[in-house]
Amino acid sequence: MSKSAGAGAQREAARQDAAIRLGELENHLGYFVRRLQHWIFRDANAGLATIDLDVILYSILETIAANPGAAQIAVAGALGIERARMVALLDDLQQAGLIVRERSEQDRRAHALGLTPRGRVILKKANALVAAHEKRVARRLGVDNYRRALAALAQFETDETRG
Amino acid sequence: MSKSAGAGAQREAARQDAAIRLGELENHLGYFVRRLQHWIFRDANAGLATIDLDVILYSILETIAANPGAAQIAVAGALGIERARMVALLDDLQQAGLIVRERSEQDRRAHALGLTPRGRVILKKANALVAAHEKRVARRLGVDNYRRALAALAQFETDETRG
DNA sequence: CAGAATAGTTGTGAACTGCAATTATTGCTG
DNA sequence: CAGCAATAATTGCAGTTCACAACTATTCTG
Repeated sequence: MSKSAGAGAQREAARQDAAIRLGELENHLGYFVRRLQHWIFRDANAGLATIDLDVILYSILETIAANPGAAQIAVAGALGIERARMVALLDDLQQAGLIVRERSEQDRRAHALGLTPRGRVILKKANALVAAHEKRVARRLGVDNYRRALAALAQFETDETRG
Repeated sequence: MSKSAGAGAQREAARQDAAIRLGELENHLGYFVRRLQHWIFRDANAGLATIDLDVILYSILETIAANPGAAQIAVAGALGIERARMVALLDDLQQAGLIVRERSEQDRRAHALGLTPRGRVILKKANALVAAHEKRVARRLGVDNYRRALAALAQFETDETRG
């Protein structure tokens, strides 16, 4: 769609044919967030597919690396993943030999999560792929917009993150 | 909505203990976009539920209103909805008496979409609810961050957008 | 100690995704 | 101008995700 509403209607040249107006959606952050997220996930997943990961599995690995010994529910909370769904995701990572689940000493209900050596290697590769993806996002969005967006959105606190 | 008010104190205490680090995710726009989108959809849907809509149906209504006579595929493209999925969504809206599907005069393969009078009434209510939601987003994110985020993300062009 | 709360797990129904196939219609091209 | 490719809408399907509810084992609290 092109932006043909009153405020900022430039960059029109691209879309000649079925130019669709957005109406009120122009003023709704959720609309743009959804569009951007859609693109980001496709692009990031395409990159990570080369090492048999996706953004969800990657973000789990990275969170475990940053919080060795964390329980499943803590990782799930940080990433907005349902704890029930986390089980199968961790099964995958464990079966791939990237993480270990050990019973926690302090709380024998909980699992202490950790990376295997192989997990660390894969995570390093993943971070390189994701960094390349991030550059594509920045180029696509414009470097200034990218920085502004990251700064603004990082301020957001979900219900889970606010203490 | 999200957290039941009942079990407050212990939960928040436990949550503070489990301060989880994000590692590299701190630098990844996709992480924050996903978190924000999750919250936005929950909040917006909760508002729209009072008139039996959700954000998807609302955005379809708004797009039709801004583009009377548009074909299904045009609306689907603007909103990032698969055209196959659009069928059932429009079925719902039609059954609720909010839209009409007429065969297009110019192209008899296509449907010309339009709002019914009832559709216009509901859309007006929806826009009020969504505006209230938008204010909640702005307050949650901080008004300055909200404006910056909206300005930055509105620049993004999807693959469909660019010719 | 009894009862409530919590971590992990399993299961379920509904919804969404991406894809393939079908029909009716249109547009292109040789 | 006839045939063939492309397109709009629709149907159907397999795999995934989602939000819940229920269950076990363990821990915390009064």
